[in-house]
Amino acid sequence: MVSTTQESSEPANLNTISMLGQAYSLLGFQIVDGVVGAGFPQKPKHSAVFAQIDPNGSRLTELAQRANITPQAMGELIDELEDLGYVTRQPDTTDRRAKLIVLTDEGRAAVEAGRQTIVGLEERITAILGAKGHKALRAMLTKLLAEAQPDAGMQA
Amino acid sequence: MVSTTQESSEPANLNTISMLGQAYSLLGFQIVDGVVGAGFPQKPKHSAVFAQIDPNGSRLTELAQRANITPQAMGELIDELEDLGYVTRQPDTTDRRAKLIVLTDEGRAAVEAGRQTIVGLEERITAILGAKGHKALRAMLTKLLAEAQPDAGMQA
DNA sequence: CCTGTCTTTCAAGCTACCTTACTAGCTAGA
DNA sequence: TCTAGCTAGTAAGGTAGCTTGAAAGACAGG
Repeated sequence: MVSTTQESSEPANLNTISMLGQAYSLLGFQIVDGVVGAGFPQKPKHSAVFAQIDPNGSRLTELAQRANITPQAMGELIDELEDLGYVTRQPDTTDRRAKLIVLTDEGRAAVEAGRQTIVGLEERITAILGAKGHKALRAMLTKLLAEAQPDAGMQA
Repeated sequence: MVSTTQESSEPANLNTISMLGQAYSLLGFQIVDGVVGAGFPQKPKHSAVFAQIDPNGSRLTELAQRANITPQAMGELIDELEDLGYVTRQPDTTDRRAKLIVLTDEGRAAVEAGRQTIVGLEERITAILGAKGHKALRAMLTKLLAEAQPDAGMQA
């Protein structure tokens, strides 16, 4: 994208878009750090799986579609998560071609740790901006996401 | 990081951090699209150079440090930008080990196109959120960037 | 002038994707 | 019903974008 490296700590008076990127980068890394710090080693990209996986199990292609990557790439992610003991591949009884990717107990614990970390960070945002400020931020972001789509009539 | 793919358009009621990421992704791609659309082909990562380069020329190592990548990686970026005609390598008269990376006229035009695109997007944000809203958003992001650093006393 | 440090480049390797190609299993139409 | 075509997953190989390691040329201090 447009840089947004992790370090550098000087907020500098940048444009709004850079600031959004820096804020995301700053907080996003803290999610992974939090989960890893809680004793669940993983790579940042693994969160794409954890965020999408259904409690009852999901198919690989389904996860790939939701994460917007190819089934092959998702297959490798799943291989890694299987090695880490977070998921298993089980036969899908309704379709013998397919396998269900299901969370192990350890996997569920990792997801829960992620959820807790995010909750903690959200509370931190509230502490910094105030409850009203945080709510206003979310409202503005929602509005931006809805109305700043490239096809919604903008030209450079 | 934590996913944030470009497509998917459904805002869904996500956590604030995901929303920040999606907003950044949404707008960040529009910067590159705008510049490319203005007739200046480039890749997203090239903006890291354009954003950092000094009008009087910068050294490769200097650019690498600012972009937080290795000099080798920056060297490849510069190779590409040189092929595209946006920069040239000139000998640094004050240190014969070094070379100055300087913008060509085309490079300066590309930087200007980038600046214009960003200005346009900022205006669009203002149109969506209102001048007061946009200002409030920037203030909140500034506050977050200053106070949400990982070392500033937070634990998951 | 010799040693150590800097600037840049070459080489090799890694990661996270991709495309292409395949097998096994499902499904629908003649 | 059987066969043509689609889908789920896997395998092999390629590419982009970085990394570390090592080297050559250039500077600076003792």
